[in-house]
Amino acid sequence: MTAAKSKSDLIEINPKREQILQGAMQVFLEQGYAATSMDRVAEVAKVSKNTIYNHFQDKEGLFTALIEQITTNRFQIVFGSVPIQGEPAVVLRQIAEKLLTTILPDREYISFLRLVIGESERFPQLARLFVSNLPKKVLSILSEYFRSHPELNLPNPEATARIFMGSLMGYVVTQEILQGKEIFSITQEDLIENLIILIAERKYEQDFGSMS
Amino acid sequence: MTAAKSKSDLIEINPKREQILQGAMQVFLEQGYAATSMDRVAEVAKVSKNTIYNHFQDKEGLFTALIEQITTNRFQIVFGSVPIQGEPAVVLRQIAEKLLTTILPDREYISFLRLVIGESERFPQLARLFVSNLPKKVLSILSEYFRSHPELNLPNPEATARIFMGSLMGYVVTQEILQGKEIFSITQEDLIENLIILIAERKYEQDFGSMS
DNA sequence: ATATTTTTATACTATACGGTATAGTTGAAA
DNA sequence: TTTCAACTATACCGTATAGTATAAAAATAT
Repeated sequence: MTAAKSKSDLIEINPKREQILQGAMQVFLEQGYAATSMDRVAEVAKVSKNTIYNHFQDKEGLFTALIEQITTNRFQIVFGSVPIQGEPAVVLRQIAEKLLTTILPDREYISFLRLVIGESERFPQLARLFVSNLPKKVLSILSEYFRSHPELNLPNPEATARIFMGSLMGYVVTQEILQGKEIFSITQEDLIENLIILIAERKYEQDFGSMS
Repeated sequence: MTAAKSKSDLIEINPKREQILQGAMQVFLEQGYAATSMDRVAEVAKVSKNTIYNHFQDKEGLFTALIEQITTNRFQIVFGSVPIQGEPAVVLRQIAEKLLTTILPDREYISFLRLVIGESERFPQLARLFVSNLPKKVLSILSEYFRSHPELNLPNPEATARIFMGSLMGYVVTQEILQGKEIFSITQEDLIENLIILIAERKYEQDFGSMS
């Protein structure tokens, strides 16, 4: 860990480390933090336990590194490319569909969300990292878009973005995490359709007197 | 009911059992399921460990009974009385405010939500019980109300109710559970205000052609 | 080939866990 | 006063845990 090796010093990916993280992902996402044993991680990662402690300080360090990796990596996948111009109805649909069709069928990501929420008391910094990497960025994109489209007559672009974002998140939580699929019947398409109607297809009477 | 005792036969509350549940609540809500030890519960409940196993079959049984109790009890508190008639803007505001001002400041309930979500893989029936007791009921009330107010011109009352409910739930999750209070600045009032604007203060052009 | 680092297998320590057993204590009903 | 059910305190069992130690083996570099 001294003189620079031939490969890039910082971005060098350590394959053993990745192997461990891959195993850790399977176990942590399935069992949660407390119920996961390091022996089990070693077994799934096909690595000796000592090797784990060679790459990570302790269980907390492994867990933290894992969640940080998923948080930042998966965000790229979800939001690598979303075109952000055009008709409001089209743009909003694209954003919502991109989010839902990426997240909803991905059992691994659903488990990740459950884990981040479930461990948000013990690991608040991981919760904040996630919030800054997904909801906050979506919110920024939406707010900016709403602000640049005054013809939508949205008195508060940020709050409207929050409603858009929040209803998508609420949908994911109740439908996939809280096992609400059999309880609620509404489809992804209906949700998006009506979000667009509410936000982008409002036809305001142009004059209104007071507004808080 | 058979031979009636002096007290109501069914609702008879066992004080020792309640004492155990009270202690279990403190520990489970703070530590999660796996990280909670029965010794700790006994200590906090000021009860011997044998007494716990005298009233509950095992750790799972205690946890299940606890979550079931909170789910059904707290729901009464949140929705004991919500008047459901009047101006849409007024009714929607009342429902949203009732929900948010009841849940947001209640650290115990926030922890309960975190726990139900976090353990929804291991205890899916508890997740479904919660969904049926809170989001589903709110959704039913809202859908019914929207359906009975055609002047709101909502093409899909159920989806609109879902948006309303979902954005409130998303707000609770990001703001309180995921520690987003310092990251997001939007207030509860702005959220409610704009929800009402989007839903209840739409002025539609009366004719529109197709609708999915 | 030799030296060095990394990984493995295995065993180990100290602690903690869920759950049970036992023997004694309380308290109220009969 | 006797009886009986509930409760307590304590110890115990078997198992599992996070993390360390050690020595051999495998991979890597010089």
